[in-house]
Amino acid sequence: MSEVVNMEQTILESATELFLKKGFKATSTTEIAKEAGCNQALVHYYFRTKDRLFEAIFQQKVKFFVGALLDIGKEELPFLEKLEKKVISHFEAIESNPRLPLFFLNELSANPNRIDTIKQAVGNLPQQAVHQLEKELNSDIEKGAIRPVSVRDLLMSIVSLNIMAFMGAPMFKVMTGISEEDYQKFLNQRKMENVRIILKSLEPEVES
Amino acid sequence: MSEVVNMEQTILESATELFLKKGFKATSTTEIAKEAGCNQALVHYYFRTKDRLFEAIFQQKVKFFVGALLDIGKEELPFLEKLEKKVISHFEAIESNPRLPLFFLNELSANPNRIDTIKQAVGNLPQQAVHQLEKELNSDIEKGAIRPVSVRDLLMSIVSLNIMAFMGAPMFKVMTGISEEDYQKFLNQRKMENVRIILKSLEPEVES
DNA sequence: ATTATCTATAGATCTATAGATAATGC
DNA sequence: ATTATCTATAGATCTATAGATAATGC
Repeated sequence: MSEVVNMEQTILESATELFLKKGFKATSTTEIAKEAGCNQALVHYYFRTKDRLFEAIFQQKVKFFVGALLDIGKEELPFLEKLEKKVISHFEAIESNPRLPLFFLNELSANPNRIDTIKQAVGNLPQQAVHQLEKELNSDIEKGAIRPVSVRDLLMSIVSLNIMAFMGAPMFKVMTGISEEDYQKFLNQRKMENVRIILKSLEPEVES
Repeated sequence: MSEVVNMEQTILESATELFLKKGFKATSTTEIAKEAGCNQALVHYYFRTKDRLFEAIFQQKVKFFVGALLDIGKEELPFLEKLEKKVISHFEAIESNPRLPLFFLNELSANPNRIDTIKQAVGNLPQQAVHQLEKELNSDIEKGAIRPVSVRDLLMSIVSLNIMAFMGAPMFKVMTGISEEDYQKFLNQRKMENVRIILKSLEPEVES
């Protein structure tokens, strides 16, 4: 009856959960072992050092996350429709991994040389994707369909709105006194609100 | 010649710097003492425990930050102009303390019961300010001057755009490959871009 | 035989405190 | 006398490894 478990895998999962919740420094290998249901030495048997274990997880999560963001629908759609889809899929990627953004920002801030890990993990995939987006954006700007805006500003806006909807929850709850239940309702409509904000921000300026 | 320094104050400042940079867990009292130029025991002489020291700093920073955000210009201005000023002053408050948002989010995530510390520090000041904003917002909505939007969405948008401009820097640099120098230029114009996005997001829907 | 798991422990922190000494205020 | 500062140290982690034992694969 009892599941035959792969302990190496179990340790990896426990570590992932704990690192995401408490960060690298605040998580001990003893704790990871306890969570996984094995001895602390076994964590080192499989992963040698706490740092290697962390790096493995960090890199995997970076790949996953960047992949999700750059997964551009290949469909041939008008730019604004494609953009709407992108905002939505970005939002949903974070929704299913709400701890990831804080995890990245935090570990990067605590240990800036992990940037190299990231760069190595993602290569120049992001730059390419940004470039592609830029082309389409500029094309629509020339047509006068949308106001002049840099691809950087546009990306920053999308990422900001989507990420903070999840990452900012604790702060936001304190500031507005909103309940957990109401916050869930808020999130349910926030995705389309973000789409609306982004699209409206691109409308050409009204003549004054 | 040599400055007569208040060691208690120096310790507090060193601790603030280190806690902001590395977080609670990753900062040791030994490190704080070294940075302050005194013995490790002295840190405990003045603040008893590491946790009390942290709490003192955390609470002070919360008060400062919330104060800066709620410092509503008392001037009697049209709503949209007031809003523009608010976005700008919020942006600048973060600009002069770019590490604070990540610090808050992070410590709240690592130790959720610090929410009580915050609640105690700020009282119901935020709720009041939100309520005031809501009244003015709804008034303009009724006039048809701006599209229907909840005060929660509006606040979330402002906070998201402003905070992420600073907090998201490392992530953003990796994704776009932008240099530190170019990122500074980007930030210089981002403040007004955020104002633009917020104001445009409030424009009434165009007839379709 | 090889691989997985455990026990035990060395060595490095780290926090907090006790108790000694130095500096300061009356 | 009181307050500020230091030295020394106890006790609690925590990481990593050595070496023993148990489980598995041929």
